[in-house]
Amino acid sequence: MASSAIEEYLQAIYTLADENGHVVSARLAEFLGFSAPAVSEMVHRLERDGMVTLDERKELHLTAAGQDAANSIVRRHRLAERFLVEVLGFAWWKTHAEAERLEHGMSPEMEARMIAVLGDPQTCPHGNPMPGVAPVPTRPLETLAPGERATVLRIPDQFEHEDGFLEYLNSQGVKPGVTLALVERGATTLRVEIDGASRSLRPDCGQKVWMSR
Amino acid sequence: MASSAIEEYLQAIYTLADENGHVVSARLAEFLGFSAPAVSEMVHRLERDGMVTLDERKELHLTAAGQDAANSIVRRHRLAERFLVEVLGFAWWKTHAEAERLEHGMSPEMEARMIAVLGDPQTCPHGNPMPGVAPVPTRPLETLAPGERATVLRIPDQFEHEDGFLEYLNSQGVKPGVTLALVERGATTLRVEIDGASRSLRPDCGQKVWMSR
DNA sequence: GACCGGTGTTAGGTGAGCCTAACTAATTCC
DNA sequence: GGAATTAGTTAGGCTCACCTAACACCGGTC
Repeated sequence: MASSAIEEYLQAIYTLADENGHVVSARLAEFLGFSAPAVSEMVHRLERDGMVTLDERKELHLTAAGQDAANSIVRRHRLAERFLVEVLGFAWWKTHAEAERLEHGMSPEMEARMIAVLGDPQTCPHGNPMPGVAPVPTRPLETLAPGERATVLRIPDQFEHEDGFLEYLNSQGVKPGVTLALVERGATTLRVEIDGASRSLRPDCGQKVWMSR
Repeated sequence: MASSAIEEYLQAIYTLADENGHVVSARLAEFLGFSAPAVSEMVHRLERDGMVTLDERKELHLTAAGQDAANSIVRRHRLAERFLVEVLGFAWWKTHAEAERLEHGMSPEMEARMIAVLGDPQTCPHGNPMPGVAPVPTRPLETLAPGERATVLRIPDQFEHEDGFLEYLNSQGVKPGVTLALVERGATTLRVEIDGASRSLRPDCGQKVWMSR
């Protein structure tokens, strides 16, 4: 039985590895908002418990057991989010914190029953695939050519984590399933057209919103 | 924000007070399975934080704030149980441990949405009323006259807590909503008749299963 | 009046999981 | 090649929530 804290670390390692390739303690500390020594200590506990290994460059790698545990917690998180939206009617951008707390209390039986009730969903409400499911091909919004149209498919977990980011996207009409066109991409501005209306987005959205290709 | 541990204590105080009237630290220690010093320490923390008061006989009483917090956690527990049975299809006797973990992660918004989706349920699947709801009149099974029929209405939370008890009841065909007749009540035996079949129950069921009156 | 069961507290200890301050070690930058 | 940046660790400390052992008290009862 992994503690909530351990599950939180494994989830973070999964998320960072998923989008950045390699994971190092400093990124983990940044992502989780903990001090470097706290993370260092926990990483060594995880290593002692056979969940991760450290290579000569101090990069973290999940062991088979670690990967299983990480898959499990990430799956529970995404199922919980899906459940919150589809069964309880939560707004799509409001589920992260709630799911973050629920996921730790879900037994394997509950997980199995949720999968059945939700019809074996392949992604969370933000488009992130369940562990083991091949992601659909995507590209960052900023790689669209001016005038090109595409559909919002995914906002990676990593950015979901940023306070208020999903709510901001929602306020600008950007959410999974919406089709938009890139109008103009400057250094400080990102203009898109959604449903015939022109919208200005924060420039960081260029990397953080992933589109159909 | 009360910690899980604090919520667990408040829930236990609520449960014991509900069925026994007064609560003293020793009962709490017994119920929770913690040592007396651990409970003593936590009770003083709860007192310091304004959740309980201790009278001259060292009996525990919830303050207004404590009662609110206890009502909240008990309501979340019973809602979670109801949800597990009605939405996810869990067996009625299998929900306690799962709900015990889920309840701590439920926000007020989630609580409100669950109430709406479940149609404002008045009791948990074991017949215990939501906090604030007047309980329907009941009497212990052992108070039935031989030959008298009644319906199983409630198995108090206190006994739900005993490992395997609900599963045992289920295996004997005893569950909320079932109508049975008392056949014979001896010192070591308790015979009932359910659906025309005669069943022998453990004698402690006489106090632990509450019937319609 | 001495004993005894039940109750509560004191004292001291543990592990998990966080912190800051201060250090080392390796890279990168000019 | 020296300085700055980045990464990691050591040392020491904290709170929470548990533990055992030992002691204090209080209400009976013989």
